[in-house]
Amino acid sequence: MNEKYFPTEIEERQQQRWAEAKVFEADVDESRPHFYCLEMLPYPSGRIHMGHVRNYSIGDALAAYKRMTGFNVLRPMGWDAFGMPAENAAIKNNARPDTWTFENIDTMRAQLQRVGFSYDWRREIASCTPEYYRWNQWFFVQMWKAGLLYRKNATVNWCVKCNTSLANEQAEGGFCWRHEDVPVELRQLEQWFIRVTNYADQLLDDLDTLEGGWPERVLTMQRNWIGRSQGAEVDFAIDAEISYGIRGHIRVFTTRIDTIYGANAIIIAPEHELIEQLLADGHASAELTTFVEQQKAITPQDRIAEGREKEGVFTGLHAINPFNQEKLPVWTANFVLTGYGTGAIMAVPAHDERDFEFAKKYLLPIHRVIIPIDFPGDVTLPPEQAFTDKNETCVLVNSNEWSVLKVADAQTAMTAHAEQNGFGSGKTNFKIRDWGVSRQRAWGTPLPFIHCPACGIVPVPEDQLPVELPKDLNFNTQGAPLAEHAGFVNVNCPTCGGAARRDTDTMDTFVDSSWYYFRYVDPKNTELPFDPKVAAYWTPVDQYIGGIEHAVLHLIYTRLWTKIMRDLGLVEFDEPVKNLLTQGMVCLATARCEEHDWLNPTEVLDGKCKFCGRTATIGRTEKMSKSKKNTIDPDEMINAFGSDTVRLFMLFAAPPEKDLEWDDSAVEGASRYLNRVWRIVYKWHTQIAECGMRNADSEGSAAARSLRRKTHQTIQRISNDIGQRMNFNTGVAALMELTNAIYDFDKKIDEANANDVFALQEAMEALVKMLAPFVPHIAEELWAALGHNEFVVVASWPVYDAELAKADELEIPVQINGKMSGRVIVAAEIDDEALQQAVFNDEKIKAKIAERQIVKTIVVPKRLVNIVVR
RNA sequence: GCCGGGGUGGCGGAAUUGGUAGACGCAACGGACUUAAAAUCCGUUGGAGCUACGCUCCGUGCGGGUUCGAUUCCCGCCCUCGGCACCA
Repeated sequence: MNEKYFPTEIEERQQQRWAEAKVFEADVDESRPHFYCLEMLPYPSGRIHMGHVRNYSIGDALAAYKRMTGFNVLRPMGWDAFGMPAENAAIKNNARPDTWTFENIDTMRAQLQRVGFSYDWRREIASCTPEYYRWNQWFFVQMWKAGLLYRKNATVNWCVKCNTSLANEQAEGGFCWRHEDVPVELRQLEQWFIRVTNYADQLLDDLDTLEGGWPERVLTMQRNWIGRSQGAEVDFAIDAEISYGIRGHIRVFTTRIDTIYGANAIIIAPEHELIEQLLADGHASAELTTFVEQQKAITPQDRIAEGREKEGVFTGLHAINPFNQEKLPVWTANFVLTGYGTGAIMAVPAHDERDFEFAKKYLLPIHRVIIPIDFPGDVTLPPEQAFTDKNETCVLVNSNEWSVLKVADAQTAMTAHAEQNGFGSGKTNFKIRDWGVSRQRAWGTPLPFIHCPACGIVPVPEDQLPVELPKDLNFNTQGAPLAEHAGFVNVNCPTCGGAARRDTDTMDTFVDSSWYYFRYVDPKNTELPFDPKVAAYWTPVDQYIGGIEHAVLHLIYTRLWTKIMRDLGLVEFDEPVKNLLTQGMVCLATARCEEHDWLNPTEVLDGKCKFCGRTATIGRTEKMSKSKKNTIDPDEMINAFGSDTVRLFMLFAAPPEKDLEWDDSAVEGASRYLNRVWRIVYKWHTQIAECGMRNADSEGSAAARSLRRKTHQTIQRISNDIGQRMNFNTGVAALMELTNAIYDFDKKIDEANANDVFALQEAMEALVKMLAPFVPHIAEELWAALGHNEFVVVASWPVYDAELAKADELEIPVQINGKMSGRVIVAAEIDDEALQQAVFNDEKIKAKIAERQIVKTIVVPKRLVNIVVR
């Protein structure tokens, strides 16, 4: 053992030893409990960043702890390797996206290996290889056969920068998910869609089964995104006599059928087909024509922008309320959207805020039909504001035979009534839409379909998969490179043999990441995406760790994919991830200069910009990002301090789910701590290694007993901190305390007393083992120095002895009227009565109570005594 | 507006079931060692006060409440972060 700690040297050596001994390789083993520890796979952008290091350090700590406590741990890594940046790089450098991607993968793999993460690299996958994307295609063929995949001409989100269509999830808030400053355009396009709506109910309901295992906010975000609303569709017949002879009906969607007697108008979206008809037939007023034109000119995100004034126009039509035959005017308005429900609503101003606002503006009547049961006022008068309560205490009024019913009961009864009379039915609407998976890009999985003039859409036969991407694509084109590649496009129909066209869309890259972790369990399978039997052993994932940014993207797609795989018979469960940890971001303060914009910390000298000497303003702490120049390069840190120090800092500085602010001094502190551990082990390692494994034959000195107590208390604490709570920061703190206790003991140890030396050995060995999940390299080195041949990273976790952890004396706080008033020291095994006695015998307490009258005494066994006095 | 997280020293954070608030670390200050520096080691460090080597009072965003006892539970606010939002 070297006297000094040289991190880089030992890290390299230990990584090599682990690789040679294949210690992190795991295979199916029915004799042991298994644990699947997964982190979100990176996009091979070029270099790993601190966020990756944090993410994988958390996973590494948990995986190591599980290994040491007897689990067969699956811990794979791979590459989400399709996507835009590779294509952009190809255009820019006139190179091939695969070259760029694989070079990046090589760089980043080497970086990860240098951090020493405990991956089973045999299982590595890259989604851009035909061996992988072949199964994307296989899934699409299965989904096509099952009717879960379809083509339709639809209005889709289009990003001009990506030059492709996007899914709704990728266009949240009207902006591209990759280009936050690029508003999406809407285009009409023939597209492939996955029938998410078939699974909407399950996607929502199964979230309940994830309570406890998933963060509440992720569940909330998904519930919001799926957005189920239960209600009814009701048909309002058009009164042809006063509606230019137009016949038919307007179907509205409502969640408040109980308020239908309060309806005073029907409002339809400006895009509604009736409007089209009025315009076509020349029945539209000038006012209506202008309004509709105006609305269509406004982009959807503007039309629904916050605080936008409600505007509408009467259409000239009338419809009949099927419940009371009342004739209602039909309006069109900007706040009724064509994409939700039926694109038509019944306006009930008395009980809906938007309708109320609209009715006030256009002087429509307002009829109260719901009241709280103890309503004191005149029910014939309209409310001053919309009354939207619908709880148990609300009842119907002014609603003929339905009056007096509670809201919920009325909804059931009135929906049934509508159904029986054929003018309505119960209906559930979702905000979530079918997943538009077509992309007009070339660095993605080709869709395995052929368009035949005679046979229609024909899937590529499974034995002809994969449909490989051509290697000689021209990326310097305005169009889609695949569509311009004649050799790719022109094929013969697999069914009739006639000339046909290959589909030229590629799949959304979120398809790749929807099932990648199932491929890890059986990455070389050539018959199926994975062997269901092997998957049954490893999956579902026990712990998934990644960033919050995927709360409604990847995490909803992968839940969907699991349900589809279940229905295909590949897996037998509903949810793929039992526990989810969303780790916080790695942040750093930003700095700016008027002249040079963002500055990195080394460009700020004494508060001034290095380049121009202007005052540099230190901005707020923000997520590390290249554009803000507030990044720290992991490689540089590892060169300076070693991987162990970087990991220790990240695990210690904050709990995993919180944001972590990079702090150079705290990194040095972590390094200092490891040196401190090294020094004390160095001091004793020869003596401990030489005496081998022993057991204490009798009690050692009081100091030795105290150290053993601390050792076992620490084992208990840290097992809970890592295993149950995943609070690595407090786990590290506990190890620091134990280290401090070892230093204290070092001053008092009686070297001649074998029991004292044993206490030290026990403490040091436990410490080194418990350090292994956080700082595996130094732990491995110290473990060897202490005389062990096996690897510490797979050694058995130390066993906690409750007897030894027990204190033999307790310091019991004493309160008088709940205020801290002193402490008494008593034997650990004391009963309540003796404890109380000891408190009353204490001179200080006696003096404080003095003449006062004791009302009662509360004794919390072995914890606290509180004396209530008057 | 609705939903969900937070608010504790100079800083990061701890307090696991209502029971000693501030573990552990960073920074700072004082001291030891050293020719010196680095490294290391020891000590102090929430605030105020005092008859000062011990003790008193205050203190977990604010105001109330429950309790022998509240950072923890309840009610009402404030601030903050994140998500959703003319969704019928």
